[in-house]
Amino acid sequence: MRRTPVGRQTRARGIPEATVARLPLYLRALTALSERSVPTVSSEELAAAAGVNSAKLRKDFSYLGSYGTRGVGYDVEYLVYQISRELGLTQDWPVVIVGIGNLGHALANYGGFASRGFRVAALLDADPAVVGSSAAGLPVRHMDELESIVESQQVSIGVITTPPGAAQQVCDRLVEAGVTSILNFAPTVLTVPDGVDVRKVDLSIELQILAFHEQRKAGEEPEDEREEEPAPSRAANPVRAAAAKLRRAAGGSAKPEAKPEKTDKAQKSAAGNDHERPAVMPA
Amino acid sequence: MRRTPVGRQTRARGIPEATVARLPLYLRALTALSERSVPTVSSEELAAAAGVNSAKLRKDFSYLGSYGTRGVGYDVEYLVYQISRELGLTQDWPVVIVGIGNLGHALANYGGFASRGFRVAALLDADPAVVGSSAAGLPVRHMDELESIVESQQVSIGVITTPPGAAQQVCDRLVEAGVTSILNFAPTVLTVPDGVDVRKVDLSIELQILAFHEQRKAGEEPEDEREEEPAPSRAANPVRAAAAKLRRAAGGSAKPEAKPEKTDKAQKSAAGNDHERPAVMPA
DNA sequence: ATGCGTTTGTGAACGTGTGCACAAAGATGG
DNA sequence: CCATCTTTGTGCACACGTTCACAAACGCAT
Repeated sequence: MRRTPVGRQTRARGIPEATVARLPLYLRALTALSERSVPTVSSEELAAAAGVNSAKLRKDFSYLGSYGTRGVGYDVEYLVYQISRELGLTQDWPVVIVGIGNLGHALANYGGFASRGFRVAALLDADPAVVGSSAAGLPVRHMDELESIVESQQVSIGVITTPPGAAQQVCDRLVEAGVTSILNFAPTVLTVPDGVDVRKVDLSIELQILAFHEQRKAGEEPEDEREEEPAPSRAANPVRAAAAKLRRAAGGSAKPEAKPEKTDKAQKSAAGNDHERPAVMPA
Repeated sequence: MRRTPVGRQTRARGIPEATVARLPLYLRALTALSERSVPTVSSEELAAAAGVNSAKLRKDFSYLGSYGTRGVGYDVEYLVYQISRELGLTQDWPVVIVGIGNLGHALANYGGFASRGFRVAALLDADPAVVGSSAAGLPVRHMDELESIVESQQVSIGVITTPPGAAQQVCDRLVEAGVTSILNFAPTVLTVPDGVDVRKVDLSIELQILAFHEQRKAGEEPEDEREEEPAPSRAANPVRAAAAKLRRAAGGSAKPEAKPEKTDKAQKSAAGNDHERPAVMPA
């Protein structure tokens, strides 16, 4: 586990996670500027290009000891180099992709892959029907070669694009073989030992989050947002009652209503739902 | 725009964003339990299945006025329904996918798509070579049909899987047609008017974040981290000097034509005016 | 040198998210 | 009906992230 040394700061090497997640964004914007031979850029301009706010950008850069020039801005080439180095992109990162279905195929062909130090070391699949075919000019090899490939090519990053059922198994094998960073596209929660990083990309989750906001928009649209608008959840009273019954029924005992208190509770909860503060009523 | 009504709470229906992002996770775990006919589940068990901590899960549920039963846990079916409703998954969400390259193809075939209320209304592409072919049993139609499809099918969610150069343009057209939620797979910062949500999925960024941590692992491996190691920000004095030199060199000898003043002005107007990207390749 | 305009770097305030720990609420058994 | 056991719901404290706002630093002109 990670104990915070003294509460002073976990820093030392500590660039905040949120900042790390934005560095690639800055890098992309800077690379574009570099290709246009723009020599320097201000925090304001770069922030606009990266879609963030300039104060945040300056603070981010301050973490990596970045040095701009006051009154001028940042040297584009210098920053490109610094960020690349900080992100570890100055070295080569061989990557294995496991599961060459539609998505694996797409990733293998993805241009941005190779462009920044990432090199596809191998494409792997367990299906004999796929093994032997090729994608993006690379042969698809059998899972059994995983261990030898990881070892011989010093692969430390693995990408999982298998069906969800196989993901944990593949993950275990990757970890066992020595992979310590995993990018998971399968809609599964992966369990890994300490020291192994997992990041997940989940299309379904992203869509559901969009749907949530979309629904909210649709609900608020009719009138200006006062605060007492009829939220869709309001219509849930009957549903809740039904659910309470369901719960009781599922509980095993088929007795209709042993205690009036239950009904009371259901009503209270339903009524209190709108601002959900009713829970604790100190006697 | 957004004034906090009374300062009492921005809430009303305010579920924290972090919570919203976890709801799909809970939903997935609950669905799995439901399929196994598990009637109830404790916060501890469900949290483990979803890969979060139980206190967090309970707090999350408390926001949606969820009701478990103390001493028992949560009714699985009830929660599945409640979360689905909260996320807006009880209704149908037609989706258009624009850009049927490798990735668009993969998404069209993605099973998790249709499973939860999301329905592919149309596949669109601008390339005549692709239009007319089919993916996942659906015909690929031409971009020109976008507007009519969005309107006739009431599409409010669009997925962009085009090359980066076309993304903003496609985005603008989607928004213009009436789409208010966009899932962007192109490595570009999209600019949209207020009221339109954009979420991005960026493989390249994810990999770079992994590389960062991987590099750190490799760097820290030799010995445990004391805290007095030479932090880059502190040790940066020499670096700063070097950078200043570099900067000067770049301004002077390496790029003879570069006049600080002039370039500064040019770049200011350029960056200030346009948001159009001159077809830079993905980084 | 000195002063002026510009832009960085950061202290401080604020907002959001997380995790602990415990009282309250319900189930269950005697 | 009471005691006990389990598990939820949440107050509180803390960590993390964001934004503001401003002094310090720098280039440049005079």
